[in-house]
Amino acid sequence: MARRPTIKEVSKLAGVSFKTVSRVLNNEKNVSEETRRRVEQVVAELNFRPSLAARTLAGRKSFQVGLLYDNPSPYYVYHLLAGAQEGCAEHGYRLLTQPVDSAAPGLVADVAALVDETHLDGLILSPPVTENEALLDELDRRGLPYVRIEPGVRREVGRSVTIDDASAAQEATAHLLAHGHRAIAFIKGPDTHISSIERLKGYRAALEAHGVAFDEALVVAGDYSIDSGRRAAHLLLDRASPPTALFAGNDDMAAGALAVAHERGIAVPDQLSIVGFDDSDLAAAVWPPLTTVRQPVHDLARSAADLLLDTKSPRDRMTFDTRLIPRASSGPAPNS
Amino acid sequence: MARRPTIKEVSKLAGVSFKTVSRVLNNEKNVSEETRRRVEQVVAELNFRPSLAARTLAGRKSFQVGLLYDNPSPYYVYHLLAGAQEGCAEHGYRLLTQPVDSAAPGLVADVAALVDETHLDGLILSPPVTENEALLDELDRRGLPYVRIEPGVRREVGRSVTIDDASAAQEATAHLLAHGHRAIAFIKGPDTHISSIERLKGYRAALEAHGVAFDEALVVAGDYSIDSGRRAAHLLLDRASPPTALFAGNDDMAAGALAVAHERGIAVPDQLSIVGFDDSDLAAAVWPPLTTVRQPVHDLARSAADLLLDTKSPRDRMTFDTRLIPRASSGPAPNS
DNA sequence: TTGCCTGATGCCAACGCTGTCACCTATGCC
DNA sequence: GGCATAGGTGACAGCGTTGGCATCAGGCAA
Repeated sequence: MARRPTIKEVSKLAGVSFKTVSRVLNNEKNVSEETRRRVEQVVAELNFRPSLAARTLAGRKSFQVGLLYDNPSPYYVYHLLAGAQEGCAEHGYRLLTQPVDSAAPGLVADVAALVDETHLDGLILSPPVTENEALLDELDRRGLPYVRIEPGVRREVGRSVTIDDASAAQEATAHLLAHGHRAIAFIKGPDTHISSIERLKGYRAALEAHGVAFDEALVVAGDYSIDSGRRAAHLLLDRASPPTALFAGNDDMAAGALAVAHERGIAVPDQLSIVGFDDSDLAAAVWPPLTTVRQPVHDLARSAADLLLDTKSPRDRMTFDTRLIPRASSGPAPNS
Repeated sequence: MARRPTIKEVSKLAGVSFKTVSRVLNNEKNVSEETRRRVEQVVAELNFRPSLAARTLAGRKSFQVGLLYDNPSPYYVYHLLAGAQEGCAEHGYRLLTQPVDSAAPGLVADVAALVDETHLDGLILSPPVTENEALLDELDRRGLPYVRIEPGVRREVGRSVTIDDASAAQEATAHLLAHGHRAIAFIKGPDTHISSIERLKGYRAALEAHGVAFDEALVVAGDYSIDSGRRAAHLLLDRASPPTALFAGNDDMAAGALAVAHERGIAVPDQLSIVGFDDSDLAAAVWPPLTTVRQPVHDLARSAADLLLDTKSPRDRMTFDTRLIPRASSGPAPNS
C-alpha cells in the first residue's frame, strides 16, 4: 500500500517549514500570498489530505459532528441524513450518523462514549432523541454544542430548528373544512412525540375557527404505523354516522386508512377524503395520491448543521414553513 | 468542559504502566488475570474511553470502516445503514456512512480523500457504486479491503454478498404462471443496474420452463421510479390484448402500475395481477398490498460488515435467499 | 537613529495512544 | 545447579498534526 504523503513531505517540496503548510491548510492569516500559492500547488500535486486523526489529537477540533437518530421511517431518516450531510460537507466537517435507541437506559452512556472516543465537535439531535432530558443534561454538563431538530421539551432553550406543527395541521384541517367537510376525524400519533400533540392542537384550532364543535369521539390514537391507521379507520368508519374526512398525523397512517376505504368499497375522495402529513414517498405512491403536508426534512437537517457550525450566525432558532400539497385523496364533502 | 480521562490516569489509579492498560484495552495476551481485572475496574470507574484519534495515529488500525451508497430508495438505504451499523458495532468498529454520486467523475478522488483523511480500515460498497471499475482499481491499488453488496461487474473477484436476482425473478414469474397467467408483462429496471438484467433473465427462464413463448413486446423499460411504472403500465394496458399480469422489477414501479389500474377501474387482482420486487414498506402500504420478493437488505449489509471485519472467516462470497411474499395483489388469471 | 510594532516564518513540545524492545521473574529441563 | 524459555511488565520513541513561542525583517513614529 503506497504510503500517503504527510505535511512534512509537502513542506519539503514547497521549501517551507511544515508549520507553514499547516497554516495554509487552516487558512490562517500571516502567510504571504506567494507562499500560500506555492504550498497549495504542492498540496494539489501530491493530492495531500491532512490526517483527521492527527489534527484531532493535536488540535482542539475534530472536524466531526454526530447525528443521532431513532426514527422508524426510512423516508424521514433518508432525508435527514442527506440534509445534514450536505450542511456538514459545506463547512468542511464529516458527519458521523449514529442510530440509537432513544428510550434505552444506556443511551446517555453510549453517547458519552461516542463523544469521548471520536472527540465530536457537536451533535445534531433528531426526534425523538430530542426529548431525552437526561441526554440534554449530560451534553450541557460537558459543554458540548448541539442543535435539536423539532425539539419537544425545553423549546425556548438552546439552538434548534423546527416547523410549526400546529399551524400546519390547522391548514390541513382548514383545507377539508373549505371543501365542506364538517365531520372530520383526526388520527393522532403517539403522545411520546410532541408533534402529535401539536398537530392535534392545530386540528382543534381549525375547527374552532370555523365554528365546528370539537367531538372527542372523532379523535383516535394511532402510533404512526400503517396498521394503526388501519385500525383507527375501521373504528371511525364503523360509527353510525361516519366522518366524511380523515386527517392522519402522518402519511403511513393515512395510507392505512386509505387501504381500509378500498377494502370497504368506499370511494376516495368522492365518499371519503383523506389527508396525511409528511409528504413521504408513500403519499405519491398510493392511489389516489395523498393530499398531505410537506415537511422540509432535508432543509431542517441542513439548517441544523448550519446552526451548529456557522459560528458567526447570531440565530439560535429557525422555524420552517410547511406546505399543503393537494392531491387526489381529498375533495368536496359528499352532501355539499 | 470536564477533561476526559486518559490512559495515563487509568494506569496511575491501577498502579501499572500505561502500556499495560493499553494491553488490556486491546485484549492482548501476556497480562495476568489479576492485573486485567484491576485495570478493567478502573476503566469502568472512570468511564474511560480510549481516543480513537490517538489509536489511529499510533497504530495501524483506525477502527472505522466506510459505507458508500448512492441509491434513491429511502427504504433500501435505511436498511443498508442499519445492517452495516449492526455488523460494525459487533466488531467494535465505527461506521462512516458516505453518500456519493457514483457517476460523478470526481468519485475516485473523493473516496481517496475520505480514506486518506480518516484512515479507513475498509469499505463497504453498495449498488450502484459497486459497478464503478475505476474505483475498484483504485482500491485494489491501495490494497484497501472492501466488500461489495450485489456486485454487477467482476463478480468472481474479491469479497461480496449478493442475492440470486435471476432465480428470485424466476420464482415470482412462476408464481404468476401457477395462477394460470400466460400473458405476463415485465417492467424492467434500468440497464445500469445489473439486477435489472438478471431479473429479466429469471423472468424469461420461468416462461421457458413453463413452455410459454417469450414476447418482446411484453417487456417495457422503466427506471425504478413510480412514474416510470405508471408509464409502462399505460403502455401495456393500451395493447389490443393486454396482459393479465404485471411483474415489475421493483416495488415502486409496481406501485405506479397499481395506481394506473385503479385509475382505469381495473380490479386487482381479479382482472390484473401485479407483483413487485424488494418488499419495501411501500409494498404493504398500498392497496391491495403487493405480492413481492423480499430482499434481505439488512442481512446483506450486516454480512458485508462481517465479511470485511471477521478476519478469521475463510469465505469470500455469500449468497442470500430471497422469499416470495404472496399478498393480495396477485391471484388467478381472469379466464382460468 | 532608535525603538517598537507587525507580518511572515520556523522550532519544538505536546496530543494520547501503539509498536518495539528490554527487562525481570518464574518454570522446566538436562 | 545452570540455562534456556515463556509470561508478565515497563521504558520510550514515534504517529502527523496544532499550539505556543521565538525569531527576524521591514515599516513607521518619536
